[in-house]
Amino acid sequence: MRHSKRNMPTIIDVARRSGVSKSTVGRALSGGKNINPETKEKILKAAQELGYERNHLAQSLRSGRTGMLGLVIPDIANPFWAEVARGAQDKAAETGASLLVFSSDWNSEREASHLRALRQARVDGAIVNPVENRIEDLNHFGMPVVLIGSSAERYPELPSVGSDIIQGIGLGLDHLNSLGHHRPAFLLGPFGRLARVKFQRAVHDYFVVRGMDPTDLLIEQGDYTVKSGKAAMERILATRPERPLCLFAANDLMALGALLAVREAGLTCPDDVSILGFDGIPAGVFSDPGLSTIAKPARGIGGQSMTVLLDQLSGQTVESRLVLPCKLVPRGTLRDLSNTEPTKLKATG
Amino acid sequence: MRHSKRNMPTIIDVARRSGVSKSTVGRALSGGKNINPETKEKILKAAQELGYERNHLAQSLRSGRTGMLGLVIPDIANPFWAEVARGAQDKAAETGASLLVFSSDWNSEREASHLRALRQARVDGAIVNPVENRIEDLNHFGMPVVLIGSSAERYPELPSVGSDIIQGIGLGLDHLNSLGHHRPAFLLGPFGRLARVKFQRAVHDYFVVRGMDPTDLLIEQGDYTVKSGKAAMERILATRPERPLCLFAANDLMALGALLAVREAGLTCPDDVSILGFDGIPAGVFSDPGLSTIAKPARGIGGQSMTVLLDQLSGQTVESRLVLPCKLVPRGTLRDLSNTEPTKLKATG
DNA sequence: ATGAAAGCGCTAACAC
DNA sequence: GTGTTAGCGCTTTCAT
Repeated sequence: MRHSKRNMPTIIDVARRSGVSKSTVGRALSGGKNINPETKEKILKAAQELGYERNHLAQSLRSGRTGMLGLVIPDIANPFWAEVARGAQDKAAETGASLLVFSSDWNSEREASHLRALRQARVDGAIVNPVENRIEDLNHFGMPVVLIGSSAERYPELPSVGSDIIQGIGLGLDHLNSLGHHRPAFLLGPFGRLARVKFQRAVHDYFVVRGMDPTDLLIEQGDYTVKSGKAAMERILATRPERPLCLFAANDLMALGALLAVREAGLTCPDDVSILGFDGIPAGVFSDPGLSTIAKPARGIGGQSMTVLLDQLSGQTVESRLVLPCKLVPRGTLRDLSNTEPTKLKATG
Repeated sequence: MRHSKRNMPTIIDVARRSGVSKSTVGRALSGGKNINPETKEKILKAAQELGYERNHLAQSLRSGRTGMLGLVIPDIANPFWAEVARGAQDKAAETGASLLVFSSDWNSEREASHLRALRQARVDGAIVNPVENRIEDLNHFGMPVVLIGSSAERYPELPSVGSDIIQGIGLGLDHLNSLGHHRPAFLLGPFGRLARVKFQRAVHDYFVVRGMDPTDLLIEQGDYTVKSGKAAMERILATRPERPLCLFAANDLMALGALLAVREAGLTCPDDVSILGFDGIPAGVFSDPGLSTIAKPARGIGGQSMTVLLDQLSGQTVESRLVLPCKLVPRGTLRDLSNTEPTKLKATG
């Protein structure tokens, strides 16, 4: 039975075919009570035969809930965000909800336009990673919302889910210390961005708390791309003659870029320079050596934020901020200096 | 002005505030003709002040078009498919349409459930990469659809967009030949899958057309994962003593896995074994050496399929099948044997 | 247990 | 140019 989309059967057709009224069909289809099992079966059969498919629009218009949720992230083609999206999507699917995904490209205009689209679609709620450098105050998104990512701090009254980058940085620094890298160089994101400020402050605090000198650390800047990471490492290599060297990058893409630069300079990782990344993207396995990194729980962030959103929608009071722990993923880019004289190279890896 | 989602202003509110009727407001908002510029401005102002936001549900219910489109792909967290999604999303955004993205995980039940959701949401159309091993005949999706990927062949009457893998394979084989790799080993996907059959046939035809012997080629099998690629290479290494060796993998993930195996076996790529991938995923840059591969136009597939879908929706007759060319991306995993004695190793890379 | 009627917010005819 | 009148397909009272 082929029907053009414009003439899909409605409950009225089902009602006619099963000889009952509209409302009875409605009852049968919503699986409610107050219905004779026989009538119900008859109706279901008729619906089946007609190829009836519930019109979600009408249902939503009447009931006020669409069963649609929104997700606004910077870039769906970015492996980290793709994982987040997947986590959110899976959780949404569990409850039968559909997810509208938008990429903002870190652009506040695009973000605003996507939020408007979500509002017009009357989604029940949304998860958004807010663009950092926006002008207007978007404290009211016009719908229930859960924030993800570091800029969630800007909206303290809204529920949010993120990774514990302070803990992650601690994990990284502890690990580096244990391997004998006490004063790594840092490769951070663009100046002024909240994520960078947080990273830098966490490092500073780590040093202070441990009675180490937090000043004069080597800090380079990138923009989270492979290219910028490579460029930064080239700069470091050109100005810092001491070997071995160690770099702690604020994301994996830059770390991988740095690794590329090391290779091109004719040096070896981890013998000459050690590199630690941050994110845990899958591509970290493929480099040679594999990238040691601090992994953020990407899929977990997506899943948990969806859980929080759904809880919020079902009227539960939700914890305002959820912070998920990062995990150390040691692979091959870190050299162990701990039982080696500074001047000698270790014999074995 | 904060309003709970349930009490958002409607055109009636706007009408009241601007002292006109419902329909006039409708006209003003739809930017149509037949409206006094002054009235229009007055209405727009009122809408603005009220924080009015058009209810897409009602609009869609009435007009029969939702402005929503669907995309069903195997896995949004897979870099290749994420690129496809991005391409489709960008193109959709250009026309103001929203995209519902679903991951089927190559599972026909999940696919069916997603298609049902799309039908119920009354999306105007969908782009789908159909799961291969399904039982039922889904020749009618219940909505305008554009197919992507190799299994599109099963539905010859439906429009489709894909990459020209035959041309891509030719590109790869030409390149390998030019480098002196005349009989590479092949690492293909699971037996029985259409993609594999096509690949194998393309290779066979390539050999036959050039008067080369297409029989007794070494063919290994994987399931498109890194792990399976690694295992396959381990098998090859264990059974085939001759070096140098060359492998042409049906996707990049398996190629990268094979590279891992080569490294673990204490061999060197490309000196001992050459590897050519297929897909063009970003992670190919990070391996050492960088993965030489045949790149599929992922984003282009997404964008073009969306274009075809939109054309179809606007009533244009569309070309039934669009095949986009692949591109050779030479990086470092292929050794040049062309001017080298088979028994000697080249001195320089 | 079932039916009738009244909308949800909008657009599309048709009047004026 | 503007207002009136019907619905789109469903859920929700409220009767019966």
